Amino acid sequence: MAFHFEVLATDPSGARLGRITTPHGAIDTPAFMPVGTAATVKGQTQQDLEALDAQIILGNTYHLYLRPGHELIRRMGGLHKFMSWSRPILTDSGGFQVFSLSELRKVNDDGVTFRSHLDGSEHFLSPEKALEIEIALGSDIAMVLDECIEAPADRSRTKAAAARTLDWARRSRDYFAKHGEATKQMLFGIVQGGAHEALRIESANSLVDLDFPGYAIGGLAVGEPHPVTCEMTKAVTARLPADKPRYLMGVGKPEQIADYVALGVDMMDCVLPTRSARHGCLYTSQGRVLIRNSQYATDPRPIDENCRCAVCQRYSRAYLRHLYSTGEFLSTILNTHHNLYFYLDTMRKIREAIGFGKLETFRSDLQSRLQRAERTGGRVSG
RNA sequence: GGACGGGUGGGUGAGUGGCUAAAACCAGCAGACUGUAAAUCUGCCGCUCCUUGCGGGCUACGGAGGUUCGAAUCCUCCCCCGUCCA
Repeated sequence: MAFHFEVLATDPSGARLGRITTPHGAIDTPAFMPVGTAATVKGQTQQDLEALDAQIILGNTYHLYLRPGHELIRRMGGLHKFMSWSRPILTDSGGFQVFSLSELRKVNDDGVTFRSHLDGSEHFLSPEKALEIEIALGSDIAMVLDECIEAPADRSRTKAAAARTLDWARRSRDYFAKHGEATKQMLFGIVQGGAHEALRIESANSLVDLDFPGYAIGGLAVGEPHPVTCEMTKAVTARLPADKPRYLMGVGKPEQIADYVALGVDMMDCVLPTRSARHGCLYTSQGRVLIRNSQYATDPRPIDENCRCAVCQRYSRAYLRHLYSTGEFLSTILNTHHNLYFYLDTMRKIREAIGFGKLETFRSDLQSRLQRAERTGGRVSG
């Protein structure tokens, strides 16, 4: 069987140590998945990602459909071959663009009409169309199209979006059953329901009835407070089947990751390590380093003295600040490498902690260190 | 020696009588970023005081005077810079 998910260990906190097997290799969970929207994790080569030991990366249906086009990628042998990445890929459906391109789209029960952010041309994405694209791309994990809404949103709006998302999930499942290949791709359903617990529970229960091989929790970390994100996640994971992977979409900050893991989340992705890197924000075991700050101009130390990444083995804060200040390409490359290492390494440590049944200890250590750093000025000082 | 043109806040450079502590951009300083419309966005950026307010005081458009209720803007002289003519 091409796809397989097994839970190898559980932690008293509720965290799970697991492994997803795919035709392109295994993914150890809990996993952090670097975001590679346009068939590239910005600033990193595929060799870099392999060196970082990224086991899976994301691609985006909407972006790849617009450019270079999914048919072109199909002709080029699929997304893996096209981008020369032989490990697993998860494609997001365009559901998040329903949220982020709010001024450029219209949603109705059929699907979403977008005006391209590139040239203004109009495009229609339905659950079926999104899957047609994802099948052409050949990702290992495909996401259903969902309606991701803003926070806060009132109950009726949230209920409507969750209902539509559920309807789209059913259509997606049916389309995939007819046109997809379960030996090549896993299709994940997405729970919505905003910050309304009852709607979350209803959404989760109904989605489970559709029997997907994996479940995602969407529409969180879109502006609501972190404790709310956790409450909603907890309400949902409690109702998802234990033998299926759970993917919390779009999270999170370093200090939040272990919280989600403790709530039974197996997969997450986030643009923070890559985007923040480009913006000069570096994550460390001692808090954030805003590398453009003048205090680092003559700082000979690595970003993080406890970090074993290639950047920290070789370059000083002073040099990295210089690269950032002068707008050099290398700044993006090195900063991204470090941040991804930090996220992926944090996940490795989390997996290790779960294996020992010590996630709570790890989590409180990490959080107290990071929170102390934020209190003392939000960044590493010495 | 003469004829033009020009000297504005760290830089470039708008501004020809009040709406100008002075556009814009750059540099500088700080912050934000959560399924990527993001190598982006936001704030500060003369000094100073406080009850931090679309607050008060001071200083400021080469220099010194002058005209005016009011001057970066008009006048006089001087000093610099550029171009051209002797």
